[in-house]
Amino acid sequence: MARTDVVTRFAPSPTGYLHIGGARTALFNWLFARHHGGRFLLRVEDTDRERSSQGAIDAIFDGLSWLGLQGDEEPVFQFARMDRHAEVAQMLLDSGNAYRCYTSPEELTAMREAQRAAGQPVRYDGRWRDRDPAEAPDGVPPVIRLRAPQTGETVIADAVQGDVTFANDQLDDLILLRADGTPTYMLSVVVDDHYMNVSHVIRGDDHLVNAARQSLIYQALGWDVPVFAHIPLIHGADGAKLSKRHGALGVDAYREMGYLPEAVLNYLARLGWSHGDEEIFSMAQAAEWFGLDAVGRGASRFDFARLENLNGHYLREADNDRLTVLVAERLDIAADDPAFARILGLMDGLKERAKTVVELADSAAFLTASRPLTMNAKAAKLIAGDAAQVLAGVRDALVALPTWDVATTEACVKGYAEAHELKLGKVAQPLRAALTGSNMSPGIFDVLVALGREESLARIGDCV
RNA sequence: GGUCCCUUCGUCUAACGGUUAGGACGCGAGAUUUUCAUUCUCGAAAUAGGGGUUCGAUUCCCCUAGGGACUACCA
Repeated sequence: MARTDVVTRFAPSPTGYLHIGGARTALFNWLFARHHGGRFLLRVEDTDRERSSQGAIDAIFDGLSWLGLQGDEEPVFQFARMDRHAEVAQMLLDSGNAYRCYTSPEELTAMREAQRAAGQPVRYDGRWRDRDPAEAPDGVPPVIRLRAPQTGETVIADAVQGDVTFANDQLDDLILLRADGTPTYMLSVVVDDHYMNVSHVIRGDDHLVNAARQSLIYQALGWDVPVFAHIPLIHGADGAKLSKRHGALGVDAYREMGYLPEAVLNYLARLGWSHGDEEIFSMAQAAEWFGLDAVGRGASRFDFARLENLNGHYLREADNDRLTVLVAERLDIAADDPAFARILGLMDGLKERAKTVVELADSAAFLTASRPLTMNAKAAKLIAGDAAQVLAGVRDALVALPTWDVATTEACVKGYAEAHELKLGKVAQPLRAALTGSNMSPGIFDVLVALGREESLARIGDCV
């Protein structure tokens, strides 16, 4: 039974934040596991002690949990399994599938330069492959290399890329254990994936060649090779490698820019994968549909316009209480602040007009402003001239209202406009300016109600 | 340089030998409207180029061009 269980994993190295490409890799692994009722595991590849940091680990876990992509088990830390990796290297040594290499880094550099100069492929030449260890120079700690086959070919049956064939003479004897005894990435991934029973390795395209190398290690060990699936990388809007300038930001940056996790998830799922004409769907729905065969093979470009559109959709669908909390955080308003209730009250009208939480907060800011309002240029124009008389008249009509709701204020303002033979816009626009300090806002009667009678009348009064 | 991968509207993609090459974002026009949005309708917009295979190629093969990955005692 254990043989057929689907186990996927996301294995980031904690040398930075969780960038958008990593998030998508995690998502695809998660989706695949969910689709098959399997498990999705997390493994922190922290064997590079120099570059790994706790801050990065925290950032990655934060990003994952914001997206709701938690692992199904406690995360595994690769560094803690070093002994196991070393054991396996010893096994390989014992079985003759690995050997000690005493070439110094300087010699290696010289070798590569010579190869490059001669126009030859650059790779380890196997100089210690068959040499007697008795010839080992004194005081040089050896690395352990895999004795890889030098002829034949290695084919990776990739679930996304199809069969990819590598000639074995293109793959040199990779290092398993460094001179200081620590395992390299190649060794630890294989060992950990094996012991974690990972059935499907879904990762970035940049690992395709590694798959061939790792496959050689599996073979030397006599272990089953997992199914590989190398998904194309995400490029920037200009088609070049994703850089910070165009989207290779941490997922926390997307939260900061006001995107909702469900929008980011939907966007990412649809980038490089599709299910017919489906564009907007939940992750539960995506999990039902997801399959590696529908993952595209070409790199895709990151498109902020599309993300923004999706975000607008999810914003409109989002719960008002939730959005109000998000806006209040950005506006630095406490839950017992009167402005909090105003924002919540106007949220229906507000969220319909925003693409991001940042815009939402901006558009809600007038609800928290203190009088007298500062007008933007267009609003100032709207209340100039004879608009003051109109505002004074509307205020007088409004003051007389027995109740204060959308229906009564609307009837009142429209009645005033008709009585004075004014187009509604002639009344509503100055009113909007007086109330919000802007020429754009949600429906003016909704604004009146959200602000409340007292504040509304006071704001109008400031302009007459 | 070597090895490997990729190539349908501007972008994300559908069409797994036979379609007027479909959808979505964005863009343009219009409708609705108290502003801005939302919503609705309509429109422009693509098979990188060249050879084959085939009755028939977006689809299969080859070449070219362009893009990308890898080429560490990093992961």
